[in-house]
Parts: sequence; structure tokens; C-alpha cells
Amino acid sequence: MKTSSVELIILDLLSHEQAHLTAQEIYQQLKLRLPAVNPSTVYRALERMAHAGKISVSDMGRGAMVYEAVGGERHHHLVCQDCGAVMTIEDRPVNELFRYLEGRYHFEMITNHLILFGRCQNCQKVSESGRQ
Amino acid sequence: MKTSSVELIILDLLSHEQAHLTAQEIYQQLKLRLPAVNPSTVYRALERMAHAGKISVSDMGRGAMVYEAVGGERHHHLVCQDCGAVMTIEDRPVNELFRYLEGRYHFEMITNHLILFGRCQNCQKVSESGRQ
DNA sequence: ATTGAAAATGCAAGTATTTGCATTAAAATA
DNA sequence: TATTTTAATGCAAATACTTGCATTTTCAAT
Ligand SMILES: [Zn+2]
Ligand SMILES: [Zn+2]
Ligand SMILES: [Zn+2]
Ligand SMILES: [Zn+2]
Repeated sequence: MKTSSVELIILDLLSHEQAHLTAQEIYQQLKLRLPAVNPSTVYRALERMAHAGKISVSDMGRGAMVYEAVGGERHHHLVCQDCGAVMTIEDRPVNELFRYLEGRYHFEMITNHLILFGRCQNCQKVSESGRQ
Repeated sequence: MKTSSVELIILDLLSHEQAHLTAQEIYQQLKLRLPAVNPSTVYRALERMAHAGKISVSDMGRGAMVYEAVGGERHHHLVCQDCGAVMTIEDRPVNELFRYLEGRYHFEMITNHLILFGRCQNCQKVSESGRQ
């Protein structure tokens, strides 16, 4: 794999903020620095980087996959399906499950950014009191 | 919510086989029974049904989300990123993690069909011996 | 420094998915 | 049953994403 200039900029974009960006958002940002870049180049670069484990790809309920640089502390998220709130959770309990499954099923886990959907405390209260 | 005829057929499609079907696959099947159905009707029905908890939506690495009827035994999957093999795993250990997280974060879990990516035993062996 | 192979990019066409708005069908109400 | 209300559908246009192929760039080997 050649070190593509587009890849370098994408990594820079994703590293700066601890961002979860969609392909579209990345493309828009990228155009600011590389005005002539083609959309398909971006889609292909993201696919390549995800496959190489440089970035994670996750459905966070935003209608399109979001990408994040892999590197710092490993983490996961709880996403509220009602209000969209995103909570970040520690790796430990998730990691324990993963180690167990690896042993039990002789499977080597690659997933490194788990997204779980549900309802946050606030939205639970709302529907408890109000109608619905 | 009106009982839409499209919804009924989709549920029937998804129930019959313990299928994980993409929107396109569902649309193609549906056309056999309802030749004049419009694609957007299918996409909208799927969105509605997912939101109502009637079906699960998951990325199983097939390039598009797959839908499955919710109802029988709750289960989850391990998907091999190399060969695409799909293993079905029991709910118990996953459920334990979920209950823990619910208590720890006052979060009510909705995710009911978890997909974890990794490498199956066979593909691990292959890359161990062969090159790469 | 040149040359050649392999990988990345651009471009254009194809496919998939979403969206706004008018119409139709279903449920609720009178 | 007739009327009103609300949700589902069709249609067409817009947007998002993918793919095949020609060209350009990168890296490694002269
Ligand atoms: Zn994250
Ligand atoms: Zn919430
Ligand atoms: Zn399943
Ligand atoms: Zn495999």
C-alpha cells in the first residue's frame, strides 16, 4: 500500500477532534484542503483504511456510517435512540465479554468500537411521565 | 400506524426463513408478490418497522444493512471478516454485559441483535501458515 | 537518475437510497 | 353508512454511493 496523500489528510482530520465523521463530512472537509478531490477517491480511501484497521467504522444511528481514528484509549458508546445522546463507556466490561467469546468460539475479535442502542435516563423519565 | 399490506408481506418474508435480508433483497422478493410496489415504499416500511421494534437492523459486512424479524430466541452473531462466515451465539453472555451496563449507566438497552467482527478459527490458521 | 510494477486517483456511468409533494387507503368519528 | 383525519403509497427529482476503465502517482529496482 502506497502512502496516499488523501489518506494522510483523512487521518489528520479524524485525529484532531475525537471525531465520528460520516463519509460526506469527511469529503466536505477534505475538499477544503484538496479542492479537486473526487468523491470516489474518498470512499475508496475510507474502505482501504478501515480494512487495514487504521480507522473504525460504526453505525451510530446517523443514517450513514461514521469513521473514527483508531489509536488512543479503546472505547465504546451507548447511543440513545430517542434523543441521539452519545455516552462513552470504558473498555473493561466489553473487553471481558470479548475475551470470553474468543475462548468459547475460537474466534479472534476485531471489532474495536462497539455501539449499543437504547434509551438514556432522561428519555426513560419523559416517556414514564408523559403520554406514549 | 395503519396495518400496511407491505409491512405484512415483509414480516412474512423475514419470518419464513431465519433470514438476514438486505433492503434490495426484500424489494426483489416483494415485487414477486406485489409487482407494482415502489422502492421508496419498501425503504420507508423498513424504517418504520425497525423503529417500532418489529425487525432488527444490522451491519453484517455485506455492504448494506440486513433486516431480520424479531421474535424467536434472541441471538447474536460472530462474522469473519476474511471469509464472511457467520456464527450464531447464545444470548446469555451478551445479556450479562447488557444488564451490567444498564445498571452502571442507567441506560435501557434496545440493541437486540449484536454483530461482532473478527476472524474465524479457519482463517486464523490460514494466515498463520501461509504468507501475510 | 531511469525504468517498471503496483497502487491510487479521476472520470463517467450505473445503482442504491432519500426526500418533497400529490394521491390513495385505512381508521376514527359523526 | 358518510365524513373527517391520519398514515401509507407512488412518483419524480435529488443525493449518495459503487464500479470499470484509463491515467497518474508512488515506490522499488536497476
Ligand atoms: Zn468513538
Ligand atoms: Zn435520550
Ligand atoms: Zn440473526
Ligand atoms: Zn473465516
